[in-house]
This record gives sequence, structure tokens and C-alpha cells, in this order.
Amino acid sequence: MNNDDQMLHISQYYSGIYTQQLTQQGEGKPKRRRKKNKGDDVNGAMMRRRRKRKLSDEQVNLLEQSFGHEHKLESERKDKLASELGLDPRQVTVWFQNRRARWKSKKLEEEYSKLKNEHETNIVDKCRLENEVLKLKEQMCEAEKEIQRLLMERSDGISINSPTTSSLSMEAAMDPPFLGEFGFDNSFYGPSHEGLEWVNNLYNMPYHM
Amino acid sequence: MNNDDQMLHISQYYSGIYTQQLTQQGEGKPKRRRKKNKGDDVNGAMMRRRRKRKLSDEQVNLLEQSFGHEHKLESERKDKLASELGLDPRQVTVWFQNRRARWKSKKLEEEYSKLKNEHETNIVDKCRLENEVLKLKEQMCEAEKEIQRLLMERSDGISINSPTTSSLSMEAAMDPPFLGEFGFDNSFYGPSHEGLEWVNNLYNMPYHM
DNA sequence: TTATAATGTAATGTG
DNA sequence: CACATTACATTATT
Repeated sequence: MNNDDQMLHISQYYSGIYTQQLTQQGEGKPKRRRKKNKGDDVNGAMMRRRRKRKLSDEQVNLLEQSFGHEHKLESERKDKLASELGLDPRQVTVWFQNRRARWKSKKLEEEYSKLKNEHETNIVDKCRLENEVLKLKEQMCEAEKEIQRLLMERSDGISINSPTTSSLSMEAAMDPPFLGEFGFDNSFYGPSHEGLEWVNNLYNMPYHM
Repeated sequence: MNNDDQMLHISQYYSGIYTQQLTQQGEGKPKRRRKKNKGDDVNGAMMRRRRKRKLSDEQVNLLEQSFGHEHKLESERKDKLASELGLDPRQVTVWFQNRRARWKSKKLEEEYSKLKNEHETNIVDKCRLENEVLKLKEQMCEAEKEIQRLLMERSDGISINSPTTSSLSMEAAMDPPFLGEFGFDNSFYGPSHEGLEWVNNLYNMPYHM
């Protein structure tokens, strides 16, 4: 059984070249090379070994199928495969090892291009959001101006009004919502419920604009 | 030329074993294995071929150095290297081929982790921007309420006022900035200079709030 | 046609 | 077995 493997193995080294290729290599390629022995090659008897066998399509198909079912190879299945394919069990082992390695690097490439796509999508999203923020800030700026204007108009028109335009409490503590241009605050996950403070602050501020 | 390669090649396979290794392979590794032939290995088909691989550190260093200087290998340098290293030019060629392949996959991994970092940074940025937008929209909402309140107050108190509360230019052409909640506009790279229109629009709208 | 870059595959060797 | 390495083979390109 194993001897058969070896026979096949050896036959692949010494006999017909590319035996499995015959079925799909019909393009006009003479494939004449490899015959330029010079006189030097006397002991070149050696050259003859180490043709790199290349498994037949059938063999590869079966191996692939088996690999698709399970990347690992229990010795039982290995032996079964080996005998079915007429290969040395050692070769089956090696084939699986190499196949796993190949699979891994292919996987990496897939992951890479997937990540790349996500990344590019995110770039676009980020850009959109930045524009959104910019626009909103400008709108905020206009809104504040308008409020200031209205407040001023009111206090002008009605001479005296509330003693303190407001309760005048703390005045710092908040980010200046306007004039930021790009002064993004760093409170990432802020509760985002503070939508009133700035309006109130507005009253506490000697309009600086 | 190629025949010479082959000769040298062969000599490396069959002549002195590990000739280059002798100088620096003295670690205490008996290296006794390789004798565990199972019954399978009877004809030991595998053993006969391909002795002597593994280039010496010195050889690898020089190759590595050469590779560092230039990934491509002009035949001149190839021959020079080959003779300096006592290797078959063919081996040098192959070494460079393989080295390039290795380099490429290493590169891929680097690119991958770099991209991954960028990607994660972007995720965070995106989150920050989304919060920013959310907060700004809430602030806008408050500002609008405030403006409405002031306008109402004014029209109650002072009946008639200035004909144009502002310079009032064009009015339509813009999106409703409030009540959008999440109605992101799609004008990505908009000039982002439109910050007045909405304020004007406010006056043209029967306050709906 | 030759040379070789790029890619794929088999086998070897080490931990 | 994973991983790196060496070598061989095939295909595309010039």
C-alpha cells in the first residue's frame, strides 16, 4: 500500500512529465526546455530527481474537499486519504500544513480589504459629520447674535426692566458655544442633556460681540 | 552559465554537507533524529533528495544586506553575490524571489495593523462628532425657542417695530435647521457659509413650536 | 526567445 | 502542529 504510494511518487519524479497537466495544457507551448545538458553534466544524473511532482487535479480535489470539511487532519483520515489518493501519508500531512498556511494568509488579505472598506466609509462619515458640526456652529452663532439683538432691543425699548438681566450666577464653567470655529469640546460621552445652560448663560454674559 | 549553476547546485547537494554551517552551528543540539523511519519509510524515497539547505548566517546576512539595498537583483549583482557566497546564482535568484514574497506579506501585516489603528481612531472620532452634532442640535432647539419667546414678547409689548428686523436677504434655499433630530443633509462639501438664512427664515415662518 | 517578476505549491527544518 | 525557509514550477510580462 505504501509502496504503491512510493511507486506513484517516484513515477512522478521519473516518468512522464506533468502527467496530470495533459488534460488542460493544450496551448501551443512546446515545453522543450530542460534538455540543455552540457558535457559537464556527466554526473548530472542527479538532475533527474527532484522534479516537483505536482499532485493531480483529482488528488487536489479530494484534498480540497477534505480540507473544506475540516482543516485539521486526524491520523485516521490522513491514512484513509493517503490510500485513496495513492500518496504517502506524509505528503497528505504536508499538504494540509501548507494548505492551512495558505488559508491563513488569504484570510488576512480578506480581512484587510474588508477593513479598508470600512475605513473609507468612515472617512466619508467623518467628513460629513465635521461639515454638519461646522454648519451647526455657524447657525448657533447667528442665533446668538439674534438673541443678543432682541435682548438689546427689548432693554432699549423698555428702559428699565428686570434688575439683573438675569440671576447672574457663575459665568465660566461652560464652553463658549460660539466663536469656537473648531473648538470641539472633549467631553466625549457627555450626557448630552445640557441644552439649556448656554441659553441661560447668555443672560449672564455682557454680550461680547 | 545555467549549467554551471546546476553544477554548483549539485555540488551543494551531494558534496560537503553543511559546509557553511560548520563555522557557527555549535549549539548543543545532538540533532540525532531523522532516524525514526517507520515501516512506511522503507524505501526512504524522501530521504535521498534535498540534503543541504539552510544557508549560513553569513550568507543570509550578506543576502539580507543586499536585499536591503535593493529588492531587485540585476544579473551582475547576482553573479557577484553568488561567487562571494559560494552559492549557485540560481539559489541567489530564488532567494531573492522568496525574500520579496516574504517582504510583501510582512508589509501586508504592517499595513493591516496600521489601518486597524487608524480605523479605531476614526470610530472614536465619529462618536465624538455624533455627540457634538447631537448637542448642537439641542442647543439650536433651545435657541429657537428663546428667539420665538422673545419675538412673541416683543410683538405683544411693542406692537409695531422695525420693518425689517434684519438685513433680510434671500430666504429660501436652505434646509430647516431645527426639528431635524437627525436629518443630516447630504451636501457633503457644502461651502458651509450659509449661516444666516435660517435666522431669516425664522421670521418668515409662522412659529411652529 | 530569453529573462524575470509574481505567484503557487511541495518539501524541509526548527521549536 | 505552526512557522519559516528553500526550492521548484507556472504564468505573465518585457
